[in-house]
Amino acid sequence: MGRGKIEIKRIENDTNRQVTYSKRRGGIMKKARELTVLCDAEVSLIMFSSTGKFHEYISPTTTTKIIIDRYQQTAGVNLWQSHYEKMQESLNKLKETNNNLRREIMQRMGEDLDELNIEELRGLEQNMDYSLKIVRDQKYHKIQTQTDTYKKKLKNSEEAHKNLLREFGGRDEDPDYGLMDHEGHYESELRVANGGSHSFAFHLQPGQPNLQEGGIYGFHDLRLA
Amino acid sequence: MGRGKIEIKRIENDTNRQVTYSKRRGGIMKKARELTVLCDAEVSLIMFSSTGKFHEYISPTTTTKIIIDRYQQTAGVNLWQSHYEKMQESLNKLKETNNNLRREIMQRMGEDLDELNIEELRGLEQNMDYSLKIVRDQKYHKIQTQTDTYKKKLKNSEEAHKNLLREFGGRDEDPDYGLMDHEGHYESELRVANGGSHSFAFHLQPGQPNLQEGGIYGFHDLRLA
DNA sequence: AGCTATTAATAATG
DNA sequence: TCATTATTAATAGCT
Repeated sequence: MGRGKIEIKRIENDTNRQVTYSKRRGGIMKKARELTVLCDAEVSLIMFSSTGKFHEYISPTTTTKIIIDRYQQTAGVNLWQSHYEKMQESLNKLKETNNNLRREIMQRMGEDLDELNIEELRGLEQNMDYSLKIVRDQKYHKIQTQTDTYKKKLKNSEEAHKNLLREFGGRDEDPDYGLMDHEGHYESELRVANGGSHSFAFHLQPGQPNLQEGGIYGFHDLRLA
Repeated sequence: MGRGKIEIKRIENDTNRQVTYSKRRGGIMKKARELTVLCDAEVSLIMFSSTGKFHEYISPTTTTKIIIDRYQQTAGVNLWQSHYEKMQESLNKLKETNNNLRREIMQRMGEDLDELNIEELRGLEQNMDYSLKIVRDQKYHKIQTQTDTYKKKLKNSEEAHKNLLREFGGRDEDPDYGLMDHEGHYESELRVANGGSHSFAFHLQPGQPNLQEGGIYGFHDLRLA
């Protein structure tokens, strides 16, 4: 379709090659456009010239991303699998660790014990027994510390009060005021503080996993080998 | 270029459209091939017909992945950024959950209790106390079950032995043989079974995270905005 | 970039 | 679906 027939092989003359690229690029783009319209097709055409110049055609009804996604689906390949493999692997490892941690907590809460044999049950019991002692000690220690702090504060307050009274020159004198036992106050305060129905720290309801385990990834095209 | 000129608009007749798609697909593929050879270009052509049929041409000097990567570089887009972001988000969520679970276990093992206030400590203590009872009960229950099974087996074995002796016609008669108390055997067996230094179930060493937390991803080309 | 002789693609048809 | 062919469309070589 020119002044003469040409052989389909690389055009060695640089200028000629560039010119032909330009002309034929236009032609193939027109063809792509026509295919899109005439046949209701979706076409992605990406071209790089020998000098690295980039041109593309994409059917106006779609996007390159959509075409590529669809291409991967249909052709059964995953172009960026390698990019994601490590991540996917980490994700799976994390999920597994997660499940293990979850199971351990469950067992430490007295759930799912059926899968443990006697030896494991015994180990768990001993561990929990030991840990409970630590927690109990820690609680008492904290209570003690808080009580001490409270007493100290109280003492300071009493001092301040006494000084105040002294400054006011002995009016309304009552030698015992400020020396009564305030322990009772502390006890009742503590009781209020603990009276709530709060569970502690991080909440994990047996049988109510608070993490969605699957279906987080809506990726249809992240098939791993 | 046919028996008559046609208007470039959607061909409504299904069959005609399919036929034209087929012919023109061949034509544009030939053009792509020729462009590749004549002009030393790199071409990626992906087509989906209106019925969803897929066809592609890719210059033999390259691959679709390479073209797409190059396309992204040149066009300055990142087609799978959103996928990457979603995955990263999931990863972070999992990590956080993981840390929470880890912390809870630590606390249930008597570590990191400083960050708990009295109320939480008290909740933890109560929870552990209650759970410990369950574990203990379960242990006893399992031991009981195993003991029963063992006894039953023993009984059967004794029966078999007695029958055997009876068959041999009273030689070496000993009316008490096979009726001695075998409980002792069980006890010693249990002691051996529990004597190991195994921890139970899933192992979690305080201060020794068994998961690599960062630096796993060597992606240089997953640029995020 | 244009032009146009010539080849190539293809629409209609069998 | 396949082959034929009249006709249009693309383009190679030239300016």
